[in-house]
Amino acid sequence: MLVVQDIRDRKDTIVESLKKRNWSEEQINVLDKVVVADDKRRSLQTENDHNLNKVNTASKQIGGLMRDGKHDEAESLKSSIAEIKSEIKVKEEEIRAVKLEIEELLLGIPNTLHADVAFGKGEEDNVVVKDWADELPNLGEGALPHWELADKYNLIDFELGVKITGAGFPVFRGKGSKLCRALINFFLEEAEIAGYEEFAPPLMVNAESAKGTGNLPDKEGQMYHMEKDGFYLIPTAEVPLTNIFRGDIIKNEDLPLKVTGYTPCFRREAGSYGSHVKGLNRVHQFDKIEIVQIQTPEKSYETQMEMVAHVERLLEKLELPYRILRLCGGDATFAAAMTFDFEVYSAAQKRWLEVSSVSNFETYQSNRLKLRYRDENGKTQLAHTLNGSALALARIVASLLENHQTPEGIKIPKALIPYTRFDIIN
RNA sequence: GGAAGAAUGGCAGAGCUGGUUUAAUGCACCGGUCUUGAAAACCGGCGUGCCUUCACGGGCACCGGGGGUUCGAAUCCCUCUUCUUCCGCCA
Repeated sequence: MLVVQDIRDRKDTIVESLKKRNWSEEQINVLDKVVVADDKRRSLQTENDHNLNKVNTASKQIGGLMRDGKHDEAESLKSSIAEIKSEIKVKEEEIRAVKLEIEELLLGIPNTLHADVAFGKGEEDNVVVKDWADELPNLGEGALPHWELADKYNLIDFELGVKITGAGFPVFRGKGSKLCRALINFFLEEAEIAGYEEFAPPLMVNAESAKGTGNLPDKEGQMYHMEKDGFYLIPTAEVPLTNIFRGDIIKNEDLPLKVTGYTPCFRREAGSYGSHVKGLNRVHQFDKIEIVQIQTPEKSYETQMEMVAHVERLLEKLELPYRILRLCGGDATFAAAMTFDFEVYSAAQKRWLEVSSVSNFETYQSNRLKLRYRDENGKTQLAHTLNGSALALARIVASLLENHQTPEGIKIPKALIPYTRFDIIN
């Protein structure tokens, strides 16, 4: 959520950003509406504080008069502030209403994009910041997509998932299941080496947490909701991991905070159908290791590049052909100021699969989370939050199977063998 | 699931028969005096948010969350949440 003061201070920048997100002039007018509503809020606040001060002063006087036994004077003072009291009641209701109005307007405004983010309509305009330097692998005619490989080697049973739960809930078995377990351990240990503290958070969160990271109300339809208890199944570990710090004021010297965690992720994926969701390309439940950092505004972009480098290292160790994109305005996530997407080339499907997304949210999440730090002058400031997948299992499994298939079987990359304790699936 | 008790500023801990408490006191922390330096001692500072002011400053709100009673609530009432203890049930 944007900070109202920012809209006052750097409106031009925000307008520019909204244009990058292809907002119309009319939509951009919401900024003025916010400022108008906030002006109203301020004047109401001033008037109300003034009234409260009168009542407070009178109450103290009444206390004194009562002690002195001057009951008549006390009574007349009481009746003299009755009118102010009812005025306070009205004003407080108005303040409540205008605050709600401001929040609703703000919730509809996406984060302000970093100046380096390009204009663009959609996916096709994303900027490739690092392309795969070598020739893309060509596996020839016999190459199989991962769902056929999964079937051939008895790694994943999609039908069984349908029986137990429904479509989009694959069941891993045998070496398929072991491969998942190995990847989880590999990713967690790599994160630990990179200085992240590991957490095993709850898989359900309350509404307050979902709101903190911006999943509510923006993406309500994407989450599974337990109505009876008011909980949401997490769509990513980002939600519980970032909410660890909700409401905190962190000491400057403790930054950056680096946390990681493995969790299953649950997504309703309402409205996605067709061939591009086949196999593991898009599922309702998948495993993911997330990395999260809390950082100062001065260093957050440096940190984002560090996280990008971490993900790169993982993909290199898994020996997968990848490229890095900087999302353009038209494709950028609502809450992010800048996002890098990682895509792995699937030689069998002959397409790029998104496997990671590393975002800097600047203060967009921390404003809702009330996550602050104390700067070198002792002043509290909103911290910057960042997160990235490192990495998401289902699609990594898909690309591992497809890219490392040979006539003899699927070769396990060297870095992973200590975790799988087998070097080939055949 | 039932019963009782509790929730106060970074921590500990008063206040809880409603009005000089503007939340005492201690510890921690920061600055200063003293000291070659440090410790000790002493002095001062020490929460968050909002409104207002060019500024100095002033005002308002916050004692787990929400609501109520009252001229006035940390203090009384209702409600929710969490914790502790006990009982029941159960991996």
